[in-house]
Amino acid sequence: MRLTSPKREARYRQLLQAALKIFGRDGIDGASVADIAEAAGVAKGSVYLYFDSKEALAGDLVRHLFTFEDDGARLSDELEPLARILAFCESHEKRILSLGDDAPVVLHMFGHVGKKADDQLGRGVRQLMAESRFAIQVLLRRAMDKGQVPGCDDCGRGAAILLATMMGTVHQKLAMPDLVGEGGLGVRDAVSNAMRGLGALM
Amino acid sequence: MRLTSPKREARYRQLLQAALKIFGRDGIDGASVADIAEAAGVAKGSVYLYFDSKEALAGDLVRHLFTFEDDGARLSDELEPLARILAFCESHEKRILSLGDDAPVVLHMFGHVGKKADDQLGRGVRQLMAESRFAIQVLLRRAMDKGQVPGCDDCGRGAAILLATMMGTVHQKLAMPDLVGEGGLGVRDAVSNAMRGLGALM
DNA sequence: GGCGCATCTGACCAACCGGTCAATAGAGAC
DNA sequence: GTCTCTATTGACCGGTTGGTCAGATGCGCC
Repeated sequence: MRLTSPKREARYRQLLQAALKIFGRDGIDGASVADIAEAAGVAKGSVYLYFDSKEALAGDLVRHLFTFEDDGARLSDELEPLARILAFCESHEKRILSLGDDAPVVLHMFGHVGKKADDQLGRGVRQLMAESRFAIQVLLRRAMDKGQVPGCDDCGRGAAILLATMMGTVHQKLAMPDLVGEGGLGVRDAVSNAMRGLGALM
Repeated sequence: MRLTSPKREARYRQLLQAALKIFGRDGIDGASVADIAEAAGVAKGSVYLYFDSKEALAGDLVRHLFTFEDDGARLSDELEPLARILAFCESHEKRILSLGDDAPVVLHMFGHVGKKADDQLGRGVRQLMAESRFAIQVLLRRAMDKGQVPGCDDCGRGAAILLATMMGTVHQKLAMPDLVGEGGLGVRDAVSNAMRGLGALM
């Protein structure tokens, strides 16, 4: 059938969006498949035509949320390495915050990282974090080779610091938006601050 | 009855410890009261003699885990303000990591911080974070008055950065212990790095 | 022993869960 | 219209949950 593929994809995205809302509201364990189906406007049984299980749905969602599909620019050579790290962090922040009221789902997902080691969702999140750290590490090394980070001789550790700063800041904005002032604490501020600490000449 | 009070307290702590283990393993929504009771060596019904509900149990646990009862030294004047901030962060890290295999419960709890606004557990976590930020802010201001942080003119923002760094680093250590090298990325390293960024003369 | 009382128990309950599947609806071909 | 095949449904299932409560248990006291 010709209509099948586009139709299926539309339903698939429809379900992902509904899952985003319900997972964000109730958590992943707390959410019920029935609620997700209702939010998507389909019957509960239909969910299982697109996903093997609730956990698989969550896994697909995390991949969908954190795939940096539009970040080609990040890897281009238009920007200096350090500026690219900042752009990467800002892009991450923007994508998360653009979820608006559904953003807390991210907290639930990261909260899952730590459960049973063979947990599908946890493995997915952990892999994404590892990839992010590696991307930052590569950029940091290039910056180091250019002499832009004189105080930093361990790019792995530096990348870990920057990633932790980025994650912590986004987490803070999601969980406690009223903790910081009006404009709020931007990820760019926090990460570039950490870069200054690394010895960057910015 | 004279025995009541100490006995009750012992049971109470016994249940908190069991909850820590089970919540850490299964998450808060995922954990069952029966499992917690079994881990504590009591019948399920007994849990409700000490806590109104599972959520209340989680709330008490979060208060128990994050109450800085032994941090009196932090507020003494034996250390310089900036050193005290570092001591505070290290104390937090130590307390969390000392939970060992049960530590992931912390992630689950932070993951809860986005649920319904009137969620008891979420409010508790948020309040604790706000208190921590305030404590750091006060110390930062003192350091600023002493001229130790010349580049920092907004203590609230500075405290938010330091807190986010601390939280992000602890989170990273809990969720992805293999992401950083052998010794790992310490909270002291990350926070003092952020302080250097703030302009501290350390 | 026996009384009084706080503590504890575990069978029980209604509600809900993730997941299944026989039945139904609907779209395109002719 | 009608035949075919796929997409969709929602009643249904076994299992589990948080929470209750009537009764058992144990301890201090007389």
